Amino acid sequence: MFEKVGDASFIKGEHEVLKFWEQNSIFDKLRQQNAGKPKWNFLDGPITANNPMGVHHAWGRTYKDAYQRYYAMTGHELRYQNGFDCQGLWVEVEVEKELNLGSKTAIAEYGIDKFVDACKRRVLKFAARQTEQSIRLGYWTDWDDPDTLRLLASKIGTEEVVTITTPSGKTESGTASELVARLGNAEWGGSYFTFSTENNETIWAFLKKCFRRGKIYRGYDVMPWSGRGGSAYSQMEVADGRKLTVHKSIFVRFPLVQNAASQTSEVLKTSEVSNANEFLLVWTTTPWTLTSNVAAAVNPDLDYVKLRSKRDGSVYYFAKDNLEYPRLAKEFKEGFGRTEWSWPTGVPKLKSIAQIFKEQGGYEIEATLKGSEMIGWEYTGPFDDLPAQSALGGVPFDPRVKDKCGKACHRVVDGGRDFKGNPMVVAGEGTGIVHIAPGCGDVDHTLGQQLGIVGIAPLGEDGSFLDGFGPFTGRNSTDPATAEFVFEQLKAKHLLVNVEQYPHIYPHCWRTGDELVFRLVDEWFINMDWRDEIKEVTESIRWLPDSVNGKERELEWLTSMRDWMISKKRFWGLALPIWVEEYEVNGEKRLDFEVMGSLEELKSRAVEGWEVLEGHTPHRPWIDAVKIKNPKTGRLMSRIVDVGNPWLDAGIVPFSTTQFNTNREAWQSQYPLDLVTECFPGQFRNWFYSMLSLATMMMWDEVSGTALAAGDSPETSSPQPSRPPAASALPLTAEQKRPFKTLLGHRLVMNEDGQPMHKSDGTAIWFEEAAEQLGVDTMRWMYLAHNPAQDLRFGTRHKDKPVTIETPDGPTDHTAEGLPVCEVVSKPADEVRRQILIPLWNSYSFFVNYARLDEFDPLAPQVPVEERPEIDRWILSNLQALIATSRREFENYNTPGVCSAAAAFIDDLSNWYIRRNRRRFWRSREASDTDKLAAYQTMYEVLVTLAKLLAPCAPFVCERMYQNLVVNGLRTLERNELVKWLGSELDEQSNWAFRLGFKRWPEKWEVPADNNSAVYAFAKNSCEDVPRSVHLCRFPQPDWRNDHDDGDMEGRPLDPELNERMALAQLVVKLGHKLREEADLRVRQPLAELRFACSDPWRRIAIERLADVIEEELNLKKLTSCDHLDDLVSYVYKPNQKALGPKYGKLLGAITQTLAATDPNTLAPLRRGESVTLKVDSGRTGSGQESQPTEVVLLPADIFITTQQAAEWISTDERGVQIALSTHLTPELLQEGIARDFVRQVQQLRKDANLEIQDRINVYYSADNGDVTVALTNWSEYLKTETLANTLDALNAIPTDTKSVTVGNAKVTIWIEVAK
RNA sequence: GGGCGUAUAGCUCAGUUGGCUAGAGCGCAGCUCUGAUAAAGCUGAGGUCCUCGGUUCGAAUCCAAGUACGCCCA
Repeated sequence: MFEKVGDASFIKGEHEVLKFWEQNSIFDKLRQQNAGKPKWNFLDGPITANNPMGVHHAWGRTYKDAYQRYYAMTGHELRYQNGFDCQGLWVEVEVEKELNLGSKTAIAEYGIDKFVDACKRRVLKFAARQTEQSIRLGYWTDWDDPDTLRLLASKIGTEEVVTITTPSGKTESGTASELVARLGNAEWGGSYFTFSTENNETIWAFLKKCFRRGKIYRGYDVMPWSGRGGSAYSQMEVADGRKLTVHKSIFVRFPLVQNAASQTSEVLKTSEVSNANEFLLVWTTTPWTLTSNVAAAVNPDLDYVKLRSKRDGSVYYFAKDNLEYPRLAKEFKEGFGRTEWSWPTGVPKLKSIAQIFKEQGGYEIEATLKGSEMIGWEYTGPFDDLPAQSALGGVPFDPRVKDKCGKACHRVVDGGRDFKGNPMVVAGEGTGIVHIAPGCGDVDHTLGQQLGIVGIAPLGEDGSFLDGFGPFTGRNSTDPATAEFVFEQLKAKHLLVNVEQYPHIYPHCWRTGDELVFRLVDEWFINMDWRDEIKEVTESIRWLPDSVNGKERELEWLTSMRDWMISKKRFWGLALPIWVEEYEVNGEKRLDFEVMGSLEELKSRAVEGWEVLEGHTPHRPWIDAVKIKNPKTGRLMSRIVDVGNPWLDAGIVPFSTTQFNTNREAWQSQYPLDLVTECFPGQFRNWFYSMLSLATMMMWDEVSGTALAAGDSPETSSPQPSRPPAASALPLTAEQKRPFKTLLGHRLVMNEDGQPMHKSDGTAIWFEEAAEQLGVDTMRWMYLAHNPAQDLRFGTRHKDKPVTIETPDGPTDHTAEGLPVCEVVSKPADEVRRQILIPLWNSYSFFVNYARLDEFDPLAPQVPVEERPEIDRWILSNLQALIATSRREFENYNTPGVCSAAAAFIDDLSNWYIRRNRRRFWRSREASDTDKLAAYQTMYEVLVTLAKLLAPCAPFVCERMYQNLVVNGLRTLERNELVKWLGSELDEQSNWAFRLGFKRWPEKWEVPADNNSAVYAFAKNSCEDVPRSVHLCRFPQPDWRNDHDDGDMEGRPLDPELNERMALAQLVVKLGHKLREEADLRVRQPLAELRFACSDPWRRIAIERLADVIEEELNLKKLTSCDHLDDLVSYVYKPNQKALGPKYGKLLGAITQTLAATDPNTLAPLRRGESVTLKVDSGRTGSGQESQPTEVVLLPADIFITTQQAAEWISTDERGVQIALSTHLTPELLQEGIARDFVRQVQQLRKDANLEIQDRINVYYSADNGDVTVALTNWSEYLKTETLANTLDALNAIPTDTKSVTVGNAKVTIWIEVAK
């Protein structure tokens, strides 16, 4: 029998459910149940195991869990693997902080091995933490035991042998390092870790393929560089660290070499030319780069001016449009595009160039010329005295330009165009003459390469000037004092024109916050000239949601991206498997390198150092010891010290986690994966990009027939039989290469105002803060119902309001990291709870609490659906629609569709079905009351089905409903009976059978000698398999009578007509409520009659059939169907444009006018379904003559009829239904209204007294109003029945502490006592 | 500068192939109901559908231009 249902207590309930799942191994049972079924493969994007989860992580994880639960309930075998991202700078940064190491040298001194072990420890620690958080969210996957992870973390770096039990149940021993390197392998189960040897080695295989295709190269490029981090940043990382910064920018002048101008410019030849004192005007925000200036670029098509300063007669050249250009005028007013990027206070508005020269004594424009005329002019650089400017071949030496030096290259050059064809030099900011330092900027570097001029790279690894830069040597490039020093020098040389404060968005190191500089570096790259192959793969993937245009965004990135920099000069990460030897032959530098594709290959090639690596993971520092022999020279090759870009780690997982290297058949059954879902901003150039690239390359030399068959039938997810190699192996199609079939992206979690939440300012909400205050079912629903294409405005963390939360381990006011737990307010969560979860719970509790009283038996024979009342069939029909919608939307990966349909259903259930049927549940028990039984059975089916339908979305509350409705509900024996019969207490298994009322008969039980016992008979007769958890149930199927695979297809099909009829009834009720409102007539006051008219005969009959529903809901004595309401109302006729437009075209305007002017009586036949002919004057024709009136035949369908006025009665209309409500109140009606008021007040008193719903009472009242007394006397029997009163008496002796209440228009004092 | 996207009620957003009086939730105001009580329902106020053209009998919807904002790229 059901247990009584009290308050929802959602959060407490969630903890109970978690315990239930764990104690009963429900997840394991689900996996067993689905083993061998068709596969559905989800691929988890690895979460960085570096910090605890916030609410922003929970969105994606809710998707991941909900879709996996859905596919499990629809009978699929799933991979169930979570992933942790483990390697890379993110972790290093935090470990550096933990260990208080400030720099790369400090780490080297500390010991790379110890440092790497510390990184592993941190990853394991937070993997354990995130695992626990995910479990709290209800995320079901093959989790490692968090305690095992913590044990491994504590033993990392020791030689101690540790024994662990893997998630799959195996017992394994080894050092922590050995075990950790194998985490997540297919035999052990559990989450994958990107630091695993398998993951790293699979990347090696990828890089080997790149190498075989000749795509790996060492390049010199100017990259953003962090001086403190000692590392270059890739294009991807830079975008994450942009900040608004104020730099000192300067206008500086480069003296032109005498006669240079007049030599080339046609314009200047003919004008009065002064050969002295002519300058290029140049502007820069990075003054330190002037030391390394080599050239000055112009746009040949742009107009330039020759300006003479009146102060000293100097002449300046710069772009004409820049003279008056309002520099950063928009930014001054509106900021730089983000709220935190408003114009910095204290920074003055920028001056235009004209203004600068005016302030310096005025100017005049002497001539205008094209940029093309300036190309080739020679100038003198600002720091030509530095030795570096005279170094042949530049700095560092480049043999291709060994005869040139920096200062010999100083010329005006064409800035050229970018890859899209846009000019690199444009008017606007600056001067239209761009200072080019090929060693200090990426554009400069590219241009320098094109022009064949030398480069001067001034900075060392720490961001300071190298030798050869005179007084600059040793100075740090980002130090403001260095800029000041540049200004001093320029001033002394009379080259400084103006210094100003210049705010702009500048890249910063996202970890230290330091400014990045552009530095010439040698890094390793993958040549991405095979981007078209990746694009094809991209095209073959389904990108959701549609509105985000993910495919286009990815393709755009693939078009514009540059070669992929994969190296980083750091410690913790993938050891790039590149071995090199650098040497000189005849003074020429040579670089030989090889890429190892596996550890096995490395071992076979290793000539020394293998013993150092043995027993360790292939990480620094151990792998650095291994040397191989260079076959060309016979000398040793060493590994480059760089570690890999972490996106390689995440990009390889479609292969490394699917046994690509170890078990091709297992891999084939999973590839391509069905779904990937991740928060998308940024991932188009990160994870999505890396997966697409790596998959394309991995599949490059695979062939169909031998390689895979999965792509052959992309629509099915069943395992493919392995096939013999095809006779003719074909190259793979993009569809076969793609790593996954569908990608579902979602946007970001924001605060209440739509602004990002930051850890640093205390606005970021930690997962448990939200979970234990809002409830995770609530959060999950909020995530699942939200449009993934839009940011989710989660709510606000009040950092000044600490709170204490309940956890399974007791109350706490801080997180595991020691941060205070603060109040979290979330409007959308409150809305979900109020609109979805509470109505659902209330519906459930209403049902259970009455079903208990009536001892409703779910196993009682079903009242045939056809025999149930219309309203029962209506809600069941709606349920069918909901089942179909839910399945469709889950399979479209559109949970908002599921949630909105479910929300509408729950609203119908609670605000229509239950409200309309309450009285059926209240009736006293009678065995023959099949109507009541039908109500119970209907609601039981609705609630059980709902629990299953919503189980993927709100797994906790659905489990609680299911446990009570199904598990408890089917239990028909009392526990003590069973204990008596067994003669012992119940063990776990028999306890379960007991809860099922013996629905599952355990084999091991011995049949008692007295097998005639009633208990045994019952158990034997009802041997049926009832799943133990809602999550072990099949997802409901439409039109199936029940949930079992018994082939019973007898349907309960959707009845759209019934749904339409009920919608009409709801419409009439809504209109009736509106009229009552207008006439100020409360619903408790019965009214005599409601009349309605409707020209559509079907709808008229529909309303008639539901008259009882409408009468009861609106408290009416009579509902009358009428042909027309002519004597009560008047009508307005409006054209149906959709019908008339196509028929009459231009005449429509005239018809509308004519219709408005026509006597309504003429149009009356339309209401009877007849047509009417109108003469319509179509106005003037083109020739200006009066046209002949046109005869227009109007059909009823051409016209909308609405009600306008009411006489005596009140009336309204909507969607072609007109109603009129009688407002006339007879004494009888008034009396009944008084009686209903009285009942209501008594019920309130019952509630105030906390009476049980079945308690009987005595009622007393005192009224000095005659009408009330008469009414109560006349209605006394009714009153007693309604309030379960034995007596109803008028008394004058009013007890104290009673209040008088309003009944009708009178004041009455009522009090009650419990009947003896 | 280029590409993509967005612009509808105070706020957050729907609005399907052009067609009825442009909708929902929240908020606000009022009312009702309560034998579901952490309830619930109803009604109301509130809109130049960013602007200006064009196509059409008819445009929030399609086309063009512009404005503003967002994202990406440079």
